[in-house]
Amino acid sequence: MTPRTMAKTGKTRHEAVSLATVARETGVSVATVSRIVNSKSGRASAETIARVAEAIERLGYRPNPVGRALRRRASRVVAMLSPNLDNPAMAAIAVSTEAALRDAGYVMILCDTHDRPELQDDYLQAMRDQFVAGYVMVSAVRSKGLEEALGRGDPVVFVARRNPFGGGAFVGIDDRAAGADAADFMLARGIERPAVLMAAQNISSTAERAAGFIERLVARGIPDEAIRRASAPGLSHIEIGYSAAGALVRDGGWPPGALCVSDLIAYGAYRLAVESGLAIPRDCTLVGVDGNGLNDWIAPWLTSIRIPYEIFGRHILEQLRLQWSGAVTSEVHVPHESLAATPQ
Amino acid sequence: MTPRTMAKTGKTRHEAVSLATVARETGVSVATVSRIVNSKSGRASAETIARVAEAIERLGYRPNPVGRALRRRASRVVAMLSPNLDNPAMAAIAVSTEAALRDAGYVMILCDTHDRPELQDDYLQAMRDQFVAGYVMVSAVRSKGLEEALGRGDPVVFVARRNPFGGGAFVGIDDRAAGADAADFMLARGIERPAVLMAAQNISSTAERAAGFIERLVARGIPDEAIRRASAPGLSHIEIGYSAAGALVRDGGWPPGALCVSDLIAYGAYRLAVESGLAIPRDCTLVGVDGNGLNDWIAPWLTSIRIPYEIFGRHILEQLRLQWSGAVTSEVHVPHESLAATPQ
DNA sequence: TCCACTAAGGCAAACGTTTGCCTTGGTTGT
DNA sequence: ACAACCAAGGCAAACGTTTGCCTTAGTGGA
Repeated sequence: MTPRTMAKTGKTRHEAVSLATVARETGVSVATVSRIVNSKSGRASAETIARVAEAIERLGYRPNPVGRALRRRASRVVAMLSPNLDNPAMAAIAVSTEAALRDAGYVMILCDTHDRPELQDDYLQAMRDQFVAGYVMVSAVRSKGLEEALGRGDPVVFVARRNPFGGGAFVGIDDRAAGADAADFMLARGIERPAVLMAAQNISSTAERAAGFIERLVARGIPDEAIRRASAPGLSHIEIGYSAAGALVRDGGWPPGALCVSDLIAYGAYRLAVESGLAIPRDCTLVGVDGNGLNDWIAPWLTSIRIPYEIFGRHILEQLRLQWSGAVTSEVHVPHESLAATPQ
Repeated sequence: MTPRTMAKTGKTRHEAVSLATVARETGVSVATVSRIVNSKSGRASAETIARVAEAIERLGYRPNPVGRALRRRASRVVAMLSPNLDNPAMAAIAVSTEAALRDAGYVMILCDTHDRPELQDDYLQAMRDQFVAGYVMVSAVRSKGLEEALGRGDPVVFVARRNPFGGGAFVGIDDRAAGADAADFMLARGIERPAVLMAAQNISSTAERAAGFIERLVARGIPDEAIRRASAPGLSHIEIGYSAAGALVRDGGWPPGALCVSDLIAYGAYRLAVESGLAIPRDCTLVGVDGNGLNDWIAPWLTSIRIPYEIFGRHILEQLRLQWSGAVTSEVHVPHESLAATPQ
């Protein structure tokens, strides 16, 4: 019982309605149906178009994305490569991107690279084989495959962390400015000797936050050597926060305030503070960056610079569209939320 | 410059090496190369196999998944449909599943259904058109498209919430037993009149936790009418927790302890407690379910029954494999972690 | 000698689209 | 009357695989 033999057996069968089915049903060629489906101008009479449209509706025809991808060498699938989705910030980006892509008729493949270059390359390779329409690289790392993709001119949008090879489309906040805002906030609170807690890897957007923070403090008269820095290597950000805070404290006690370059780092620092019997924010003002949605509920002690991840998706989609249409890409700096109006 | 004309122009070109390229290079037919790639037994001489293998290696040939999917009507893509990835528990499931699938050579498409049946159906439809190998339905809702997919016998694994149409493969904890454990924990602490906070929608796995909780309390001599319940509709779990706790308190003050059927609900309740000047757990013992990784860091006041989401992926993959091989599916009850050894 | 069988591998159709080129009428312009 | 042109649509190749069936040659047995 091939699809052919069962083609006319009733309107309830749901198997494989293709261009050929519609063509047979309406007595035109598949080419014509295809052109109508893709609304190529002036190739068919109004009468034919109506007949075909009716059949499409009646049969429930939908273009097959696989056949289409094979022929066009391009699909409606977009790949997102992200390190650890465990990080709520990454999850927020994924959510927002997924929604924006869906509204535009795309679907998203999600790849977790664990920040490992080989895995990133494996995925880039696999996604290319799938003829994906573009790549959304969240906090991408430097890798050979990425370099090749860029060399080929594949559509790539970098998110949160800039293109390690320079240039290209970017969506993220102005990290330096966010750091500066945190500095202003500290000073407004009368905290003149704040510290900064960060990760040890310096090729990160969080490093720019720290830099912007220090820069602004210095510009406002704090001596550079008075600004204590602590960092910790590898691991997850939350553990980085814990051990960086530990290093800081061993090396001079608790500061009156500290910029934590991400909320997770602030959480780590908080745990140490609690273990040490400190009260946050009474004894030490912690400022984080991200604005994790849970903060209001279970971390009210944290002042966080909120990044509006929920609108990242829109901008990412737009940057992809620009590249699809051959336009020039740009860096989008989504405005982060100001700390000025923060209560207490 | 077609691929044909550039076929021999050097070994550094990276364009489109297909079966045809390898066949041309080795002087055999594409059919033979295909059979070698798929290691069909006894169709080629050892010498030919070696020559083809060498060419595959040298040219860097990789089977194109799109061509393959079209012909086989099956791809190496698995669709995960999940409501709100904002929920850390869902994100944890996604992470673990993605990793397991990748190790098995699959890629995961992630679809956020927002718990809306139409969106779930849209995605089921779209994924079917992509010839996905299977569906991982996290907390699926009842929908027409789901019913059809099940009717067709498509491979489906339900996660966290059972198949709304009954039967099928399931991966999750024994929610009823988890609720019972929470009850035992409360009684062990001397809390004989605990309450329970839950969502209003009853078609959920969290409802079973509540049921198991109450069941066990009753079995151990607590009168049913002494167990206070509060629920709230819609929204996110965290807001449900806040308003359910509010309803509970208005209706008889704070209980000595409460089971929150998810960690997020506990977070919501916590906020209300803090706003009311209560100390948790001193004034009220909250027991959650999930074991969110952040708890140890910023919510040490919460006792949570940990669900080992990190191993869900393995079980999900196994259930998919069973269905691919035509075997019978089963319900996998991953053991949740016991509260017995919980300190303090 | 002839038949049966096997190993090795090629041919071509099929999966569902898209698109360059062709054909067939009909209309317009000169 | 004839060229030029246009509208409408069909043909067939191509994208990259997979696979049923065929061919060819060699081998063993009766």
